[in-house]
Amino acid sequence: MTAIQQAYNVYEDRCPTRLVLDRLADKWALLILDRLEGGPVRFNHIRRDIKGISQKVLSQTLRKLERDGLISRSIFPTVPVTVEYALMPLGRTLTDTVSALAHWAEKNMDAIVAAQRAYDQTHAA
Amino acid sequence: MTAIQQAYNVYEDRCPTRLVLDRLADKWALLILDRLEGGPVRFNHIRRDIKGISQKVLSQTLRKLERDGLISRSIFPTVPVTVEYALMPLGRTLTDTVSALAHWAEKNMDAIVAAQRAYDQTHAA
DNA sequence: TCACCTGGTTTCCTCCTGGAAACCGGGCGG
DNA sequence: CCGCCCGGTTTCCAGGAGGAAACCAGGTGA
Repeated sequence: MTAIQQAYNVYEDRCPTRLVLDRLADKWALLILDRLEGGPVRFNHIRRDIKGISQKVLSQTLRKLERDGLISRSIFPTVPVTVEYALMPLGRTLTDTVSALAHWAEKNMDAIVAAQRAYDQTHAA
Repeated sequence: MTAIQQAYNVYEDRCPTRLVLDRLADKWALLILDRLEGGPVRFNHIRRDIKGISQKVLSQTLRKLERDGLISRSIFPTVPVTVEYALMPLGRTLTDTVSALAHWAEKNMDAIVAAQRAYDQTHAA
């Protein structure tokens, strides 16, 4: 029995923890959270940095994260208008784990690719 | 600049780390990895435990994880046949982080739900 | 007046995910 | 011979995610 099951059962359908986990299991959200770790960033800056994300998806994901209380959205009446996104305290408690996950991916990338190659060879048609 | 960017740039398109992150950003994969932490488990056992997962998706996800070298698949010629899935060493290095993520979700679930409610009220139509 | 900046929203359309349910094969048990 | 167990695969299908691109608003400068 894992630590999680002691209190709730994540494996249960409709468990609220699952909903949270669903939201976290989103590559764009993870990348954005990681990107915000260094301080507030503006919309188009994120968009330029995270290659391949569309305007729509960035906007949607940011709003989800804001709704969850993980990030804040601040509007400055500069010209042109500036909108800054920043980690909220709640979000900051999460980035350690997110970073760890990204870190793990970076560190074990080679092993995974090697495993995939080995698998593909032995399971070839 | 975050730790990740020092070596690779996860934000770059086609970065291999992104592919790994994509795979990890999958609620079913995370749940399965968490479920396997306690030791080897059989196919139908996982299926029964993780409520709501379909046979197809479970099968697909397990094969992906196996291909990535994260879990192993062992067949025992019992009657009826027994198939056990277990964490590989590589997968075990990951479960700490996955558990942390699941833990975080459990711990901060209430805060998130509260944030959502507050957001929905202030942004109501 | 027109163009252009930011920071979006909306529309359209396509592809992929994932659910439901049927089917399968080996190996017994009755 | 039929049925049932496990551990899948296959088929069909509906819904949603997400990309591309157009549109929009407020404000400024030429």
